[in-house]
Amino acid sequence: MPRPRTPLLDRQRIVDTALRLVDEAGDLTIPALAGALKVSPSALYHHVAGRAEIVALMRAELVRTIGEQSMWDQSWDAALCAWAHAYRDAFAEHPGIIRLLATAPLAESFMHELYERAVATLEDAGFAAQDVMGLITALESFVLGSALDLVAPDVMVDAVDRGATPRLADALDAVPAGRERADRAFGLGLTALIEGYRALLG
Amino acid sequence: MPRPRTPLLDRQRIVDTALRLVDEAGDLTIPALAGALKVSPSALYHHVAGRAEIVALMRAELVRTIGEQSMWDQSWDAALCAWAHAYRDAFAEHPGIIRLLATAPLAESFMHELYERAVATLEDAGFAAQDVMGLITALESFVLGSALDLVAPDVMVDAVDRGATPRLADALDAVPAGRERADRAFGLGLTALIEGYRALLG
DNA sequence: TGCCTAACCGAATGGGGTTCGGTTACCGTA
DNA sequence: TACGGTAACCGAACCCCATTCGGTTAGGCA
Repeated sequence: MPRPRTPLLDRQRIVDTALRLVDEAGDLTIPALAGALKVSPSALYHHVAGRAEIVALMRAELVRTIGEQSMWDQSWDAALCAWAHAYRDAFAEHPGIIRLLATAPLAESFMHELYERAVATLEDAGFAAQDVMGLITALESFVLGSALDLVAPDVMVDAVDRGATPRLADALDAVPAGRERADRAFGLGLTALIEGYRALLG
Repeated sequence: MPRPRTPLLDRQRIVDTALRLVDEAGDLTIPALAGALKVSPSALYHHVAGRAEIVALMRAELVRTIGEQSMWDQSWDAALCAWAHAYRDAFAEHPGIIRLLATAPLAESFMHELYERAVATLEDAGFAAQDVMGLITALESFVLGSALDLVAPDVMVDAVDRGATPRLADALDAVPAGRERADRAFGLGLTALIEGYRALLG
C-alpha cells in the first residue's frame, strides 16, 4: 500500500479515538486502536513514539478540559472544592481511563499553570508556605483515590456474613448503589478535608 | 523431567517470592517469578489459577499484616489515624505493589472484619449511620491516593519555569525530596480529614 | 501389585508492543 | 519540468508475556 493522498492519521485523531476506545472497551491496545482508525498498527508509530505517549496525550487532553481559570476567582475553599470536583468529573466522564493514568505520574508540565494558581490562592489565604504544596498534594491524592473508587465494584451487601459482621451489613443497607455511592463518599470526604484545612488557618 | 520427590512449590512460597520480586523488579511477570522459584512457568498453574490470583494472594498477604485488632481500642479519631497509617505503611514497605493493586478492587472478604470494627467505632462515636460507610470509603480513597503519590516521581523544581510560575517555584523550594515529601503531605491530609470528620459530630 | 493423581517440564498458542524494509505520494528545488 | 528527499502507509517479523496441553515420573491408596 502506498502513501495515501490525504493523511489518515494525526495526533489529535489518535487521541480522540483512543479516548473513545477506552470508554467503550475499558482498555487500550494498539491493534484495537489501529483497527478503529482503519489503519495498520505500525502506522501509528509515524505519529507517536509508542503506547506510553498515547496515554500521556490522553492525560493532557483530560487535563485540558479542567483548565478553567475562572474557578480560582473566588474564596480559597470554594476554589479548591470546584477544582476537586472538576478534576474528578473529568475522570468520571472517562471511567476506563482511570486505571491507565493511576499508575503514571500526574505531575507534568501542563499542570504547572494549574499549580501556580493553587499555590497563589492558598498562600494568599494565609496558609503556611511550607504546607501549601502538601495541601495540594493531599487533595490530589484524595481526588485520585476517589476516582479509583469510582470504578471499583460495589461491595456486595449479600456477600457479607450478617452473623459475623452485623454492623457492617446494616451500614451497607444504608448505602446507595453504583455512582451515587461513590459520589456521596467523595462529597463527604471533600467537605471534611476542606473543613480540616480551614482549621489550620485559625 | 519427572515429578520431584519433594514438591518445589506451594502457594505460600509463590506469594513470598512474588512479593520479593515486585519489591526488586517493580513488576510481576510469570517467567521472572518462575525463574526466581527455579521452576518452569507452567508449573505455577498447578498451584494458582493464574496471574490474577497471585496478585489477589499478594493483596491478602498485605492486608493480613495490617489486621491489628487492638488499634480499635481507643478513641475513634486515634483509631482511624492508626488504621490509615498502618494501611499506608504496608504499601510503603512494598512500593512496587501499589500499581498492581490500584487497578483491582480492594474490598474483599478478608476486609469485612476490618470494616466491621471501623463501622462500630464510628457509629459508637456518634456519626450518622448513613454517613459511616462514606466516611470509611473517603478515608480509604485518601490512603490509596497517597500510596500512589508515594511512588510518583518528584516534581522537579528545575523543571518549572521560574518566570512563568514563580510562586510554584518558590513553594517547591520549601518541599523536601523523596519519601519525606510524601509523608508530610499524607500527614497533613490525614490530620485535616479527621479534623473535618470531627466537625461533623458537633 | 496396579492404578490414579500430583507435580514437574517442554513445546506450542495467541496476543500485545514495536521495528524494519518496501511502496508510493507529496514537496521543494534546479 | 525533472528529480531527489521525506512522509505515510502496509506487511512481515521479532520479542515478551500469559496460558494450555501432552508427556514423564513419583507418591499414595486399594
